[in-house]
Amino acid sequence: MQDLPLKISIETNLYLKNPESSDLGQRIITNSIELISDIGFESFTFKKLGQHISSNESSIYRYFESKHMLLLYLISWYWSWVEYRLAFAISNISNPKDRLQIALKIVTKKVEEDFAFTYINEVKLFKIIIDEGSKAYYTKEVDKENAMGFFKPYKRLVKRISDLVIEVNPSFPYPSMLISTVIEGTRKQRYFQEHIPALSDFDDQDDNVASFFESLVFNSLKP
Amino acid sequence: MQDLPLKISIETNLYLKNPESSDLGQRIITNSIELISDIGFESFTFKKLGQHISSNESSIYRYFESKHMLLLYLISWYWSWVEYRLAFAISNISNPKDRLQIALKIVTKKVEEDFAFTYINEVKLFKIIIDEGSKAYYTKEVDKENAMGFFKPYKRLVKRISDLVIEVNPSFPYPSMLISTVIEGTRKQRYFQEHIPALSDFDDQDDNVASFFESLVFNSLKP
DNA sequence: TTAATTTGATAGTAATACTATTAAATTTGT
DNA sequence: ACAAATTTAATAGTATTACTATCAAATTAA
Repeated sequence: MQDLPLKISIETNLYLKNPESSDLGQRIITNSIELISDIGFESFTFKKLGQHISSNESSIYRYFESKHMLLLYLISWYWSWVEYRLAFAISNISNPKDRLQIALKIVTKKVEEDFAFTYINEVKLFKIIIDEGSKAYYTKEVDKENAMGFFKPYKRLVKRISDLVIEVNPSFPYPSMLISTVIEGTRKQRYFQEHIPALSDFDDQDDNVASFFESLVFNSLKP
Repeated sequence: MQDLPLKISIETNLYLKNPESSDLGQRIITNSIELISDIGFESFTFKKLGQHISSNESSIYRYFESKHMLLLYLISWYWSWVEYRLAFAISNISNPKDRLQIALKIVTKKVEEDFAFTYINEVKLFKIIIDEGSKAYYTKEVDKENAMGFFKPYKRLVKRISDLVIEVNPSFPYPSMLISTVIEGTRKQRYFQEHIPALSDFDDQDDNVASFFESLVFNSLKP
């Protein structure tokens, strides 16, 4: 995919200084994705990132208050990007089932292609979403951070797809529960298939996660 | 529920010295559950626990190598306890659908009653499972720890219920994926309903999580 | 009742997650 | 082109964490 003249806009409270606004800021984003996907979020520190980009710890702190805020930034970017791809993919499709089916593919299929979107490697970011994504909200500050709008892109995505569920079956009582279960479940099954395979049903011939969740949804929505 | 003459046996590699074997060990378990469910796993330290039980940090380190190992111990205990309740609940029930339905209730319903099982408060432990459970395996050491058998009780539980799925529908291709999605999904929906309600469908009249997942399963298993 | 084991108290270490300060480098405005 | 403003780099420092080590005191077991 070629470079698009599109900007993903991120909640300004997530950063102290917009990383898009400078070369150093962009290097922080590019290389934090690289480093976190490589060594994991716990082992990741601003000091290591500084060494990685030949810059200084204290300079990174001028962009992000903490590594937790940086993670929230990356995750917000990811879900906003998915939301954008979703809107694009279902525009001009009118049949509700088709619309939902396309939406589900977008949230359940692996990201394997680098979309060359500015300075962000989506394949590595996808790995972060799978390995570290839940660390964004399993914290003592979750209520405060939710109130501050830090999870908005994710909630917006769930809402959008829930609306598609309702288009297919207007009387279905749990659209958000269904969709957040699908998105979270997909991430978790991918993690289990790689690390605790007994908890899933791995098939080396074929990626069965997406098809499992697709049938889960459509079986639930049958009248 | 009254005290039962039953012991939950835990993988010996999880501890340095069996906490069941001494008064101090039992106080460590009882009060770590108390303290973790109260202040959260990140804020929890062995130093604070020591103060809480008027004992010493270094003494606690003689029982558990790290707070991570202690968490694994508590989680192993929890799933072993659920497994035990499951075996009890479905014995003497022969109809496969009934068996599966009972099993699902056991893993999806809230634990609201303290079973007075020795020195463990199951209600507080349940809160830890919901709030902190996934921290057990979202680590860099997951593969090694899985190989060492640290997640066995959970895997055994998923296997048992997957077998019930197969009893109901022998041709269903994803029994483990279905059941781990249900168990993980239940935990997550309970967390979302409390902290990020937009991601779920909260109903203050009624606990809809269990019924959502029950219908999810049975709709998936229809021939 | 002595020996072995367990526990408690204290001290110490390396790493983490920052904050503060100041100088150097770069960018911007005119 | 040059001074002023801003950004970045370098260094130092702090409180906390997650431990380890040592040794004395208390408890338990032979």
